[in-house]
Amino acid sequence: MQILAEEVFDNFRGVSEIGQSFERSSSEIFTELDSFKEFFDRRENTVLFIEDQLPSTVLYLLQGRVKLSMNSSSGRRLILGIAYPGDTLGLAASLFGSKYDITAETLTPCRLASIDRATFLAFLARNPSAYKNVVRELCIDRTRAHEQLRTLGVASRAPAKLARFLLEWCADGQKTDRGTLLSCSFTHDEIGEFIGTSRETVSRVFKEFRYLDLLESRGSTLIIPNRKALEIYAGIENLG
Amino acid sequence: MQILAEEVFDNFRGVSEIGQSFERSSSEIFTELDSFKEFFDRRENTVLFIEDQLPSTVLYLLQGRVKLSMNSSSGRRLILGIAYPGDTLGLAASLFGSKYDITAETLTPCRLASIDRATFLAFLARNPSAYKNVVRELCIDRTRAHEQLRTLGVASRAPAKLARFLLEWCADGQKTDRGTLLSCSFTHDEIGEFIGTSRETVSRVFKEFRYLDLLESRGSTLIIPNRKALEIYAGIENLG
DNA sequence: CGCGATCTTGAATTGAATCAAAGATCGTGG
DNA sequence: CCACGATCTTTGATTCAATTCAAGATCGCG
Repeated sequence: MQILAEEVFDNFRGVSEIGQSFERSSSEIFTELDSFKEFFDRRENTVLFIEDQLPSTVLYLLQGRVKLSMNSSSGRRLILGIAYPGDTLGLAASLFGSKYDITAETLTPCRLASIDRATFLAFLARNPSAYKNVVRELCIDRTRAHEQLRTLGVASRAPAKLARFLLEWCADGQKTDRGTLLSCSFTHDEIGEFIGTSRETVSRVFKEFRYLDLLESRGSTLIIPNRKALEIYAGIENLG
Repeated sequence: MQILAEEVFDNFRGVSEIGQSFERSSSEIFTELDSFKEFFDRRENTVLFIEDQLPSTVLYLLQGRVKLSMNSSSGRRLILGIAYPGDTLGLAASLFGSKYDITAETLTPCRLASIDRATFLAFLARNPSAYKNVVRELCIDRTRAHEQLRTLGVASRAPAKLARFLLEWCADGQKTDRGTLLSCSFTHDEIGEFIGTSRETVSRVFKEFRYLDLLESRGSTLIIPNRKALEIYAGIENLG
C-alpha cells in the first residue's frame, strides 16, 4: 500500500542497492506529487466507483475503511477485501485506462485524495523510480487475488474455505495465552461473501468449529486456540 | 507480456507523453538486459517451479507453452492459465523474494531465458523506466486472476462458469460465417480444473450447450454460433 | 484390430442453498 | 434503564446442484 506516500518508498526485500541511482530524492518527488492531490470526504456506505466505469482519477485513501467487491447483475457478490488508510484504490485500472474490474464503497466516513489520471501518468513518466511503489501495490493486489483463488478454487468445501479465511485474519490478531485473539467485525453474511458460501453455511460451520474446539466466539471476538489445527483443516479438503 | 523484450516498451494506453524523459534509449537498456540472460531448454511436462519454492531467477519464455496452476496437497488443482512466448514466469515472487504462489510446468518443449534475481533487481534500480514493463505484466496477471475470481466466486453455477470460460477463449478464435471457431486443446478434465468443476460436469454442460444450440463441437474444434447468447448465459447466474 | 485415453451417461450420494421460524444482540430513543 | 425495532444468528426442514461412483461408448494410434 502507500504508493502515494513517502515513508515506504524503498522497502524491497532482499536486495538493498535498489533505489540509489535517482537524480531526485524521494521527498522531492513526493512533495511534487502532493501538490497534485485534491482532498475530499465521503459518508459511509457511499459508492466510490463501480465495475465497468472508466477511471478518470487515481484515488488514495487517507482515513476510513473501504470495501472492495465484485458484483453481478443478479445480486451475487464476492468481497475481495477491505482497504485501509494508505491504500490506493483501483490503481490497475487507472494505470491502463481500462474499466474498473471491482466496486469500491465506503464502510465508514472516509477522507480521500485524488489525482487526475493524466497528471499521475505524466508524473510517473517524469519520475520512473516511483513505479516501484506502483509495483508494490500491484503485487499486493495480485497476491490477495491469488489467495482468494486458492480459497475458492482449490479449497472446495465450506469448512476448508472458512478455515482459510480465519487464518488469513489471524495475521491481524493478538496472541494471548489462550490462543490468537481477533475481533472479526464482519457479519456471517459478509464472511459468506468473502468465501463464496451462504450466510447459513457460515453459521453452521462456525458451530462445527466451536464443537471441535477450533474456535471460541463471544460476539465479534474470536479466539483461535490452536492455529495449527485450523491449518490442517484448511489444507485437507477431501475429508469430512 | 514481453517485459524482457524491447518491442512493447512504450505502449501505455491513453497518455502518450510517457517515456520521453529517459536518459538512455529503450534499445540501449535492453541490450544491457540481454547480456545477463542465460538460455536453456526443457522437455514437455517438466516442472519449472512449484508453489512454496523461493525464486532465485526471473524466467522468460522464448518458445513453447507453459501451464500455470495452483495445487493442493490433496490433489485438487486449479489451472490459472497458459503462458506463451514473450511471457515472464513468476515475476511477482521474483520481485519480492517471496515464495512462488503458483506452479509452472511445460506443456510442450520450451526454450527459456533466466536472469539472476539480484542482477535483475539491480538492473531495475539502474533503469527505473523498465519498471513500466514490470507494471504491465503484473496488471495482466492481476486482471487474469480477477477474471477467474469472477468465474469462481460470482458465477456460481457450472453452466455460467463454462460459458465464461468459452467466451474467454473466444478471443483467440477465428470468426467464420457460422460463428466463432476455436480449437480447444484442453481435455474436459483440464477445463474442469480451469473453472473448478468435475470432468463429468463439463461433459454434461457441453451436452446441454449443444442441445441449446449454444455450441457445436467436432473433436477439439468448437464453433460458437452466437456469442451474445452465451454472454447472456454467463451473466445470468440464478436461472435455469 | 486392440489398446489406452478420453468422453458420455445414468444412478446414488452428499454438500450446500434456500426457505422458514425462532432466538440473540445491539443501538436508539423514550 | 428499559422497551422497542432492527439486525444478526441459530436451527430444522426441504430442495437442488454437483460430485462421485460405475459402466459403457468413442476416438486416436500403433
